[in-house]
Amino acid sequence: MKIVSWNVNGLRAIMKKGFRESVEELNPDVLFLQETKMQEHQLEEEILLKDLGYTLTMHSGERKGYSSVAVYTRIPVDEIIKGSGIPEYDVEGRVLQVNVGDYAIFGIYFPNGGRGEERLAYKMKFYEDLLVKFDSLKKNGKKVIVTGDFNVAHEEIDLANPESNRKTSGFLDIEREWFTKLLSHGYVDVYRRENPDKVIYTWWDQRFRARDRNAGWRIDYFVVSENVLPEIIEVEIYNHIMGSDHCPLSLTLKGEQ
DNA sequence: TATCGTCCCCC
DNA sequence: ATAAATGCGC
DNA sequence: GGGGGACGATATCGCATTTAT
Repeated sequence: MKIVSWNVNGLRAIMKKGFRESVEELNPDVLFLQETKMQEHQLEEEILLKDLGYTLTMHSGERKGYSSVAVYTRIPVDEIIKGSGIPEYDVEGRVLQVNVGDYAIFGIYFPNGGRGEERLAYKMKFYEDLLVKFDSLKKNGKKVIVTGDFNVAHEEIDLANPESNRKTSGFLDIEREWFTKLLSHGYVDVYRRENPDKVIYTWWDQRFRARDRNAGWRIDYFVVSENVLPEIIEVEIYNHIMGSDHCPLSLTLKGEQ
């Protein structure tokens, strides 16, 4: 089973920038998208990728053109849950959960904390509440996989300019400390585990042509509970795939499902 | 992200 | 119908 | 008076929406 996560920064926009071909290259069984910036009623046939064998499930925010997540599946799944169950978060369309066998697989667009104290508080509360949710599933014996746009670079190695971003949301101590806490609860940042010293990013600020100079951040992850580790075949970051200000990343597991 | 201006220290 | 202005991203 | 570092504000691009022309 190959799982891919990608913040597409507007699904309708990336549709005109080779999205279909990128999906064919990535060849995912489960494809989580963040920041689709669209609602169900705006769907068109070409977005569905029906002929590639996919079923599309969306969870949109109330506000048009804002946030929103989606998942394409082409394997049988037991259940797809839209939202976290916490209305305060679900009105913004940030969480999808796919249950397959023992797996609980989350595709999440964690909030951005850069527009004022209120949004930072919302982000931190979101972090804490979702960790509680992951823990309760793990406690019940589930294999928990969390992927998506975490909106935090964990360590200095995870962004090009750590010094000048110490006071920028995305590299604040409190945000980084939450990620450390997540790992301390028995979860693993799979890419960093396999590539301890690799300098690689998943997001580049489009305002300053940052991708040209590779002045980026690693803010998209696969974080899994420790009982998933024996099932992992490989984890990849597709730096060359264009169309969004983020690039996609994948996790391949043993077995058909 | 990169470039200003402001502030302040120290010569 | 097209253009300008707004909100958001981190 | 002026060099120079630390620090904060800000203009930048692109997507999608709403409002004006």
